[in-house]
Amino acid sequence: MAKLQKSIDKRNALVKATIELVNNNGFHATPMSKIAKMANVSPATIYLYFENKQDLVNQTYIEVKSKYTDYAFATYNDKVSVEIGFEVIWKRIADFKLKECENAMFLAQCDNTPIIDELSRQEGTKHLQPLLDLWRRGKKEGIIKPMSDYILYAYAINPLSFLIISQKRGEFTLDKTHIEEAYQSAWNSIKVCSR
Amino acid sequence: MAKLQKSIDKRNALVKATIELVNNNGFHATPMSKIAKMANVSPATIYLYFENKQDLVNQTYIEVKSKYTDYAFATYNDKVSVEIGFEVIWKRIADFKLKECENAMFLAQCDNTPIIDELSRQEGTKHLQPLLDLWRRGKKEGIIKPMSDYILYAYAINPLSFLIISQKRGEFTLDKTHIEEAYQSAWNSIKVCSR
Amino acid sequence: MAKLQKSIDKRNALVKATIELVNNNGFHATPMSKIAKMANVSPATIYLYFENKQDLVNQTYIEVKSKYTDYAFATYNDKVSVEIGFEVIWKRIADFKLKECENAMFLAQCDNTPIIDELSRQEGTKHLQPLLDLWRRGKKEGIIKPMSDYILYAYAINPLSFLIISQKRGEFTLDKTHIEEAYQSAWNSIKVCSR
Amino acid sequence: MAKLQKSIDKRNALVKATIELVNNNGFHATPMSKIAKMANVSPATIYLYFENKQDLVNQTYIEVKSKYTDYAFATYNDKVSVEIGFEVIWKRIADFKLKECENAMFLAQCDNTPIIDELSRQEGTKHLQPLLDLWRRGKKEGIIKPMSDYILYAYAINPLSFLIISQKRGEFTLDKTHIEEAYQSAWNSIKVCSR
DNA sequence: CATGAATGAGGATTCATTCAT
DNA sequence: TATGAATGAATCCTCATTCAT
Repeated sequence: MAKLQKSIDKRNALVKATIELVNNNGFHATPMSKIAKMANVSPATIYLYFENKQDLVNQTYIEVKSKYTDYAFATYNDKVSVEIGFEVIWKRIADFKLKECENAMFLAQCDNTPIIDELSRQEGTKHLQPLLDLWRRGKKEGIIKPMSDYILYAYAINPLSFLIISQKRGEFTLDKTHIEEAYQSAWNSIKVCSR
Repeated sequence: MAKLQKSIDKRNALVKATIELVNNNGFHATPMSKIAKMANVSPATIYLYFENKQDLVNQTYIEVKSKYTDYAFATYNDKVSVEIGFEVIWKRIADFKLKECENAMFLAQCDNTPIIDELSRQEGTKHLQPLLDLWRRGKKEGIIKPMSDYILYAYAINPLSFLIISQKRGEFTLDKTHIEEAYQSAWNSIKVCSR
Repeated sequence: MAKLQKSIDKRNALVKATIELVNNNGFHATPMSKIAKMANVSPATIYLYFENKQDLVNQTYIEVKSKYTDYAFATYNDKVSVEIGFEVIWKRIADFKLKECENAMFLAQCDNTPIIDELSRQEGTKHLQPLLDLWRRGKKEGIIKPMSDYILYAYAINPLSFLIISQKRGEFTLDKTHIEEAYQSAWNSIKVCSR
Repeated sequence: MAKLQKSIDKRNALVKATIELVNNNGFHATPMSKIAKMANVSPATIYLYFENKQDLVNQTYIEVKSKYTDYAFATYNDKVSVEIGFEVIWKRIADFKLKECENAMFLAQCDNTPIIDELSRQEGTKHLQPLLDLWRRGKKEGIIKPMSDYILYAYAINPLSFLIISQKRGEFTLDKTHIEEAYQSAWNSIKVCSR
């Protein structure tokens, strides 16, 4: 309760402010001073928690990516069938992107932009392993097309980012039905077409 | 043949420099002075062709988007069947993204980022109409799933952006086989599953 | 006359302001903004002429050191006897330090402080060669004590810096008589004592 | 034996750290935080021992200057002849500058720079009295030239600072022989030339 | 007495933009 | 038209100093 340590609350507030401001204004147009103001700290305080602006964004990215993968796999266990497993993970991811819209937007922006250090990006990608394992199993069992993981991700997972961004822009609203449609599209794009 | 007062070459050089620099460094980290240097003009000269930095990026976006849609529909005619029509357009888009990698990357970055004015974004989207028309027809004919155009785009077209970016990062290389696989995934994700 | 080039006047004003402010306030306590103000330019303008603060000080040092050595050797020719040669040079140096008091002070501060890059310091020292040559001749002829040039400089030349600083502090005033006394001390400290 | 409330050890550590850091990096480039770190205390602790940064440097200066003069006159008694007296003091000073190189460097930097308050500088100079007294006696006896004490100091004592700095820079190494040569130069520069 | 956290004020530097030529 | 020089307004970041514990 006492304030003897660097407060994790302040760190969290900074990360949150970074996400919100970068989402709304872009990395350019997000000065440290604004981040500080939104987090209710002095600009100088940021540097107690982060080395510099780059570090702040890198760490924010890693943290959000980690939250994302944690959420994605929280209810998954690898004993279930490939199809069920995929559906479980996919729906969790969709859920995350809907409920944690700000986080999802932030990841989308970072992943399509050279604002994150190569190293941090790799760090963020590590935790996707369970999905890749599932796909490996699916390929072996002849259920999932024997394609590169990049193509699988591009079609099965990434489209959600596009939809989230479109929704944030107000062009479109994602509802339950859309999610179900999207899931079918995702699954159809990667499953082996039975004959 | 007559020499225009403002040299189109200089304008083009500026647009090209903008694309290259924004691709490699991000919008932040792309100062006007660097753009000028890369285009071999004085910083002041930029302002003869563009109102300000925002205008430069907006116009660059519109121009590239226009080049993209022109290329996409160049060989398409709406008399062909929906499936053929989709394949023609899809393959042209894939072709563009592969051959005009820099342009494609630039669009991907702009589309996932708040660096383009809302107005310019809409302007850029207009020319996608033939594809939307094709999808309308496809839905009417029961060939394409009756889903929002946003979902169709998310699954049929957008995944290519992810793949191009991954390729640019050197994580992955797109070859002919991948393109064919991707096409199948795209089509499977939007076509009505016959039984 | 036209203002097409980077104006040498502005550069000179910046160098002059740097000298004056560093003399009066020290390198710490001399912000770029003050230098700019004193030179009647915008802070940003400094960076058209110098890479950064360090470069500004380095170049200022080299320039002043160069003025110093140029002045020192302007009336010297190496055909005269060692004693006469030394007197000519010494008196010119004394003259410089008296007349160009600000410059002399600046050198003294730089030479006793780690504010100048090693490289620039070496660059500044190069032009002292004629004096070192004279001493070499003097040693060969048995007129000057066979000591390290550092010791010779410490006793023959460097004391003037101390006197200039004391004068600037108002503790002491250097007049013609003092200069003559100082010269005698300088010469006595390095000449071979006849018996 | 009684434990003082404020630990003299901490104070000493702070003074020592100040000297070392100012010597190596200059007064600019010596933040309080670095001083604290090198002294193994918290930045806040500095303010228990010193009013502010200026006070820390002032006190450090006075302390070092005092150590210097104490050492200089420790073996001197004013009953000996002027020449012997001078030699005794000079050699002690040389000894100090060689053995307490860091301290000597610090003084040199302070004495050529506006980083010390006028008042503290005067305070530091006070204790030089025995040397000035010796010189007064020497002048009266016709052994030392009837020159200003500033000139005497400039030629007899100050050159050692130049040599120490040169040595610290690695340009030159002071050994026993050099010291003896320097002493002769010092003495020759201030003694009345007998004929 | 001692401290780690916190900060306001300020410093170096950059940059979009303008101006004189 | 074209430009190099110039700049005010930010921006990132540092630092001497204070405060709550």
